[in-house]
Amino acid sequence: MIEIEKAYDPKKFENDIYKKWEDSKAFTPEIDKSKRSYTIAMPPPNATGTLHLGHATMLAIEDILIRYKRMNGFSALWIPGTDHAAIATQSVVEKKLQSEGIENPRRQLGREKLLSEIKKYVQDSKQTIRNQIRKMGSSCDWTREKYTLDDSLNKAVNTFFKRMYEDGIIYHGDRIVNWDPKMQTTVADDELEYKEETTKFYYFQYGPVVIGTARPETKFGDKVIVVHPDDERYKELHGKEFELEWINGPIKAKVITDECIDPELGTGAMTITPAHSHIDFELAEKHNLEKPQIIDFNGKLTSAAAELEGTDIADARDKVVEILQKKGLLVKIDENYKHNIAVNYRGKGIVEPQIMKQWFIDVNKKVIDWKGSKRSIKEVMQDTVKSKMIKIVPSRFEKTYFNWIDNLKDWCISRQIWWGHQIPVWYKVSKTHKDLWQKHNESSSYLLQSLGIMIDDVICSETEPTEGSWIRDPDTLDTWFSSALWTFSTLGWPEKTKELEYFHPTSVLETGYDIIFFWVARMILASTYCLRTDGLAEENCVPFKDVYLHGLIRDINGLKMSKSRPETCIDPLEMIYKYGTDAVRLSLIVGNTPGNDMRLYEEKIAGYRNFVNKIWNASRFALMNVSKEDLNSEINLKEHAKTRADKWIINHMNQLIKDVNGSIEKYRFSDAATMIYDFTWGNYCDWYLEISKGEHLNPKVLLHVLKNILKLLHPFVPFVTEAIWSFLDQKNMLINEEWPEYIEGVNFNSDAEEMEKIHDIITAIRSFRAEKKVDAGKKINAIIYGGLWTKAIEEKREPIIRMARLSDLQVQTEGEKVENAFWILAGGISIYLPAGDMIDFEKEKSKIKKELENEEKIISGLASKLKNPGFINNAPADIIEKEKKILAEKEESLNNLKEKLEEINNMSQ
RNA sequence: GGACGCUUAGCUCAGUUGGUAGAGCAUCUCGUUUACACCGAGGAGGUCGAAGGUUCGAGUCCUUCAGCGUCCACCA
Repeated sequence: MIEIEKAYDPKKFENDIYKKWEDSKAFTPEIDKSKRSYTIAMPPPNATGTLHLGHATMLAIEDILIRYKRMNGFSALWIPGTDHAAIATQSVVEKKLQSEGIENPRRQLGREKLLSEIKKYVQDSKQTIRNQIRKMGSSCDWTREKYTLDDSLNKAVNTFFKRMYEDGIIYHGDRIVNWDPKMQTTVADDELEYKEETTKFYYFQYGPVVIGTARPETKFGDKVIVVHPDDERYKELHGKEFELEWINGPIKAKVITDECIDPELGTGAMTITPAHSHIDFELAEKHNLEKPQIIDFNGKLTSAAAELEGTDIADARDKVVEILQKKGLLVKIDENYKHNIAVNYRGKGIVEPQIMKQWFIDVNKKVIDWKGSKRSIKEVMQDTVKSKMIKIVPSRFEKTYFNWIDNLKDWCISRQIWWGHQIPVWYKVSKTHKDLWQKHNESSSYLLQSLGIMIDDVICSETEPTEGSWIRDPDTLDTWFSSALWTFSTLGWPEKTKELEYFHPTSVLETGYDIIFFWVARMILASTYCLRTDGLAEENCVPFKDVYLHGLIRDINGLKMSKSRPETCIDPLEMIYKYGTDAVRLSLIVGNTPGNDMRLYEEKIAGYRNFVNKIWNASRFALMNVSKEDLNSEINLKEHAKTRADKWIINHMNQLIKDVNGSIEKYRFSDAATMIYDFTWGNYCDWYLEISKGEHLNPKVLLHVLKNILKLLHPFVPFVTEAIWSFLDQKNMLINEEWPEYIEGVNFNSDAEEMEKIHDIITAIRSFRAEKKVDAGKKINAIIYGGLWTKAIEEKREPIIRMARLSDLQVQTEGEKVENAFWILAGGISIYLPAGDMIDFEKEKSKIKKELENEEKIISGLASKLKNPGFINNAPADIIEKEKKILAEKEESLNNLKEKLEEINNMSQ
C-alpha cells in the first residue's frame, strides 16, 4: 500500500519530470537503421516572442505524435528551434531604442550598431521562449536545437540563393513597392493603413474617348487607353493608334483591351500609370508597356512633367486640371468620389507606389529535372501534391493550395531591413559611388536607386570580390526564404549528413492553416529544388509526407486572440500555472478538428483538470488495493481475467487500443482523446473500479488495465501519467514504455460458468432486502458494489441489455413483493433481475416495436434497390457490396430485436 | 470584388464512405459510500440556418438564398 496525496498537484511534479526526461536522453533519438525514423521539424516560434495558444496547440499536437511514435518503436526526432522573425524583431528593437531617446535608430546607429543591439536583445529574450516550450512538456531534442540565423543555416541560405542565381531562377527585376516619401522608406503591405476619402473624380477628353481619373497629376506619361474587350462602346477602337492633345502638347496613344476593366466604373475607359499604381504596373507588365517615372522619391514631379518638373505632388493636381481645362479638355467633375488611400501607419505619410529593383524567384522557368523532363518550380509544387507525394489534412486545403499556385507570381525575396540573412550579392561601383554610399548609414537598396548608383555589374558571393570597389546588397532576404529550408537545413544541409539521410523527408508538417502559403508552399518549393539538384530520388525531395493543419484557437467570442487586444487573450502559461500543463493540453486537443477554428475558455480547461485528477485518483485506488508482488508480476490474461467484469474491461480496453491507434494515425486527436477519456472515466472508474470494491477485487487485471490507460494517455497528458508511473515502476520511465498492443480476436464473452454466478446477485439482493427490510425507493448501493454480484444464481440464461450501475440498484417494492423487473449491466453483459417496478414493459415493448418497424422499412427499401436492375447494372461494385453488407447487418439486427421482444413478452407475463 | 469555410441542445463543439442525432459545461431531481465533490446516478432539452432536389432513406450529396467568419486582392 502506497500513500499518495488526495489531489494531483501539477506544480509538484512537472518541472522535475521534464528534467528527468531530458537528462535521460529520452528526447534524443539515435540513428538506428533497424528502426524506422519519424521526424517533425518544429515550426520555429519567434526567438523574442512569448508562448501563445497557437504555439501551445502546435506543441501539444506534435508532442502527441512524437510520443506516440516513440512508444511504437520509432526513432522519433522532433527538432526544436526559434525564428529570427526579421521585420517583427527589428521593429520591436527600434521601438525600444526610440523609447530610450534614439529617434531614428537606423540613421543614428548605422547598420553594425543596430544589428548588435538586436542581437543582444534576442540573446536576452531567447531563453524565455525555450523555457516556455519546455513548460508545455514538449519532448523535443534540445541537443539538435536550431536558430534560423545560425551559421550553418546561413550557409544553407547562401547555397540555396547561389544555386538558384546560377540557374537563372533568381533575377533582379522591377517591382512596384509602397514608398513613403515623407519617411523615405518602403512600407510593407501589412504596415499600410487604408483611409477612406471623398475626392473629386475628373473626366477628360482624351482623343476620341473620355477617361475618368481621380489622379490627373500622374497622367503625364499615359499613352495607353485600356477598355474591356466586350465593351460595345469602344469596339471599333481596339488596337487603334491615334494622336491627341494632352497636358504638354500632342502625344500618340493606343487602345488595348483587358478583362480587368470594369465597364461600369467611370466611362469604362482608363489610361494607365504603370510606375505609380499597382494595378497599372501589372497591366504594363502583362502588355509589355513602358513604365516612365512621374513622381520622384521626394514626392515631386519628374522631368516627364516638362515645365511642371519639381512641383510637389500635393500641388500638382490643381495645376494639371487648370491646364487641361484651359485646353478645353475637362468634361466634368464628380465631387463625391469615395476611395481608399494608402497611408504608412507609422508617420501617416501618404504612400506613393514606386518602381524599385528587387530580387525575385522565377517560378515559371523550367529548370528542375523531374520525371525525365525539365519542369518549373510552379509545376513541381503542383506535382508533389497532385501525385499525393504530399498529403494535406484536411484535404480541402489542397484546393486552396492549388488555387494559390495557379495564381502564383514570381516571389519577391528581398526586404529593405537589416535583421536577417543579407543577400549574398555584390555590385561593382565607382570609387565615388562607394564613398557616397558609405556616407549614408541608412543603407538600403532603395538608396542605391534614389542616389542614382548603377548596379548593373553583379556578382553572387558571400565575400567581397577582391578587385575593384564593390558594395554588398544591403537588403536581407524574406524570412520565409530561410524558413523554407527548415526541414533540411536543420539536419545539416548543404552537407550530406547522416541525419539528413536518415531523418529526411520529415514525416509531417504540423501547423496552423493560416500559413499554408507563406510557409508550406515555400518549403515544398525549396526542398524539391535543393534536394532534386542534389540528385535525390523524387520521393525523397519533398520536405514532408503529410501536412496537418490544425484549427486556430479563438476566444470565447470567436475572435482571433490578438496582441492588440490583451483582454481577449488567454495566456497559456497562466493556465498552466492554474490548472497544470496536462489540462491545458487536453483542452487544446479535444474539440479541435483539422482546419476548423475552436473557441477556448477557462471552464473547459478546468473540466480537463478534473479529468486529470480523476486519473490520479483512479490510480490511487488501484495502488491502495494492490500488493508489491502484484506490481512486479506479469499478467497472463487467459489465466488472470477471471470474472465477467475482468473480461469485459479487457475487451473494451482492447477495442480502445485499436480505435485510438486508428484515430491518431488519421490525425483525429480529438477523437482519440475523447475515447480514452470516456473509457477511463465511464468504463474503468465508474464501472470496473466500483465492482472491484469488495471481494471481487482482481489486482492483476486492475493494474493491467491501469497501466494500459496510462500508456494510452501518455502522449496526451504526459506529466500526470509519468508521475503515477513512478509509483508503479521505480526503474523505468513511462516515456520509454512500449505502446499497448491490440490483440486480435480476444473473446471472453461466451463463458457458461460465468452465467452461474450472475444469479448470485439476485439471491443476494433478495436476502438483503429481506433482512434489512428496505423501503421502497431506498438504495442498496453499499452491498451491491461490495461485490456480491458474483455469488448466487437463480435463472440460467443469457440475459438482456440495459445499462445501469450496480451501485445504483434501487429497490422500489417492499419485502418479498417481487413482481416486476429491471436490468443491470454486470461485467459487460446484462442480467435480468426481478426487483421493483422499474421497468415499464409496455413502454419498452412499444419502443422495440418502433425500432422493428424502422428496420423493416430500411430492409425493404434496400432489398428493392438491390433487385433494381438499373442500380445493379450501373452502380460501382464497391457500392453494391456496401449496400449488401448493410442489408445483412440490418437483417441481423432485426432478428435481435425480434428475440428481444419475445423475451420481454415472456418476462412480463 | 475573388476564394474558402461555418450555421447541430441554453453555451462550446463532435458527428470518418448517406442508415435515422452525441459529448462537455450549464440546468433540474436524487445521492454523498472505503480513489476522487476537481464526486456518483438519473431527467429535461434539437423540425441539425431557410427552401428546393437526388434517394427506400439526407445533419451528411446537389442547387438556390440568408446570416457570420477567414484569407487574398484592391477600385483607376
